[in-house]
Amino acid sequence: MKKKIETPHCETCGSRHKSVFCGIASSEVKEIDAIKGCNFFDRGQVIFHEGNRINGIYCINSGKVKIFQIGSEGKEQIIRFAKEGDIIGYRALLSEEPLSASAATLEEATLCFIPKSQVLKVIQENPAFNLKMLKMLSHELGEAARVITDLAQKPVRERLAESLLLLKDTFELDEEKNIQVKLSREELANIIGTATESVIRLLSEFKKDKLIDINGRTIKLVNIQGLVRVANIFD
Amino acid sequence: MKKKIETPHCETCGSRHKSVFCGIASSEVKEIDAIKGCNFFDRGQVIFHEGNRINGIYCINSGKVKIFQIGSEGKEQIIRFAKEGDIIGYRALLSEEPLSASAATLEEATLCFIPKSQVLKVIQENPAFNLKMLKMLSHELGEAARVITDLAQKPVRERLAESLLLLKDTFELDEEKNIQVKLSREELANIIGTATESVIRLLSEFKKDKLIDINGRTIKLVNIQGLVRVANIFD
DNA sequence: GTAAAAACATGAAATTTATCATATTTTTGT
DNA sequence: ACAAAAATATGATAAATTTCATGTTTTTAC
Repeated sequence: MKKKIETPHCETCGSRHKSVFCGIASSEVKEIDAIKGCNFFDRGQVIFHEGNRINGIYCINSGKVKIFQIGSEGKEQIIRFAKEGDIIGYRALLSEEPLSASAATLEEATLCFIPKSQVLKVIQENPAFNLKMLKMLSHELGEAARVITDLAQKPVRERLAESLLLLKDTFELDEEKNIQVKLSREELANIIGTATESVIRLLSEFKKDKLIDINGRTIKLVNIQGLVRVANIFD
Repeated sequence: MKKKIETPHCETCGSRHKSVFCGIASSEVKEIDAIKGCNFFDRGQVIFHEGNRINGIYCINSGKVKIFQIGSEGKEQIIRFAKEGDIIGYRALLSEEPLSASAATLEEATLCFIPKSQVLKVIQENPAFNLKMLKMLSHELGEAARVITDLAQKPVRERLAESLLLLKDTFELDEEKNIQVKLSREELANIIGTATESVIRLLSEFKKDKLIDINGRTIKLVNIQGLVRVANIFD
C-alpha cells in the first residue's frame, strides 16, 4: 500500500516554513531535495516500528501522525502527535538507539525520508539548525515532564479535559471550534492511560455539562474556559 | 547555608570522566575551570526552582540530586535523578524556556555552575560535545517515553518494583546489594505517582516475599530476578 | 537529653477506575 | 446493498487505590 508519488520539492514545500528546516540555506535545501525519498501512506499505516533501527528521519509533508509505544500488556500508549512540517524519527537517529516508539498515520499522509548522512551533515555544517535541534529536543523533554506529572497525579477526568485542550493546541480548531483531528475513543484512552469505556462515559458527561459537543469522532470545544477548569490547569 | 568551598578543579575532577565533558580538549577544560563557580549544598537544599530562568548549567561534582515538578495539588513529582558527573539545568538553558522542574539535593553535594555563554561556546566550537548533547537529550526523551507508558499502564505494584530496579541502575548497589541512595517512602511514592501509604504497604509485601530487605531508608535488593518479574519487564 | 516534629506503619472505609456483559450504531469489505 | 466486523454506548460488578484515623517509631531542634 505504500506507493511512490510525485515527489514534492523542498524548495516549494509549504510545510518547510513551519518546520525546523525553515532557516536553512537554499543550497542545503537543494541537497536535501536531491537525496530525499517521498512516500504516500494510507490512513492507519505504520511508518516505523518500535525496536527497529532507523537510518534517517521522516519529514511530514502532509497528514497527521501518532507516535506510540506498546506497553507490557500489549496496549498502545500514545506519546505524542506530529503534523505537517514536523519531523519524526530523530530521537532514535540522534541517540543511536533502536526506535523507542512506533509511528502511524491518523489520515492519508505524505512523508519525505531524509537519510541520516544528510541530517548529520546539516547538523554539522549549520550551527543555527543545530541549535534548533537542541532547542526542539529540550522543549519536548519539558513537555514529557509535564505529561509525567499529570499521568502520575491527575484523575482521569482532569487528564481527559487537558488532553482535549492539548489536541486543540496541536491541531487547532476549525471555524466551528471542532478539533481538527479525528481520534477513536480508544485512541483518546491511549493518550491518557485509561479504559475506552471511561473515555466514552466522560465525553458524555462533558457534553451534558456543555463543555463539548460530539459528532462521531468530531469533538467541538464549546466551553474552553470550562475545560481549563475541569483540567485543573492554573498556569 | 549555601557556602563557598574550595573550588575543585576541572582538570583533576574525577567526575569529569563519567560526564558529557569527558571528551573535550584540555584548553576547553581550562577555560571552563577559569569561569565556573562552585557551591556546597546541604542535604535537602533546593538548587533551582521550577518557573525561574537559569543562566547556565550545574555540573555535579559530588552528591545526589532529584529533579521534580510540583503538580496542581501541590504534590511533588520526581522526574529523574542525577549524580556525580551529571549535568542539570541544560533543558531550560537550551530550550530558552523557564525551568520546567526544580532540583534539590538528596545528600550533601558540591555543584559547579557553568555560565550559559561558556556552555554555548563549547557547543559551537566542539562538534563532538555538540553531538553528545544531542545524544543525551535524545536518550532522555526515550526514557521519558518509557516512564509515560509505565505510569499510564502499569499498576502501582509493578511501578514500584520497576522503580527500585531503576534506582539500582542509576545509583548502583553496594557490596551488600543495598541501593546506594536513601529516599523517604514519600519520595518513592513521588516517583511512581501513588500515595505514601501504598508504598509502605507494598515495600512490606516485597520484604515478606523475600524480594527486598528494608533497614530504615536502606533497601537491599535480595531477589533481582523476582523484582524483574513483579515489574513485568520483558525487554 | 528531651520534647516536638516528622516519618513510618496499619486497619477500615470510601472512592476511583477497570472489567465484564450486553446492546446499539457505524464502518468496512465484497 | 448487505453481512460482518469494529466502534460506541451503558449498566452492573469487581478490583485497585486513596483517604482517613490512629498509633508507633525515628529524627530533629534546642
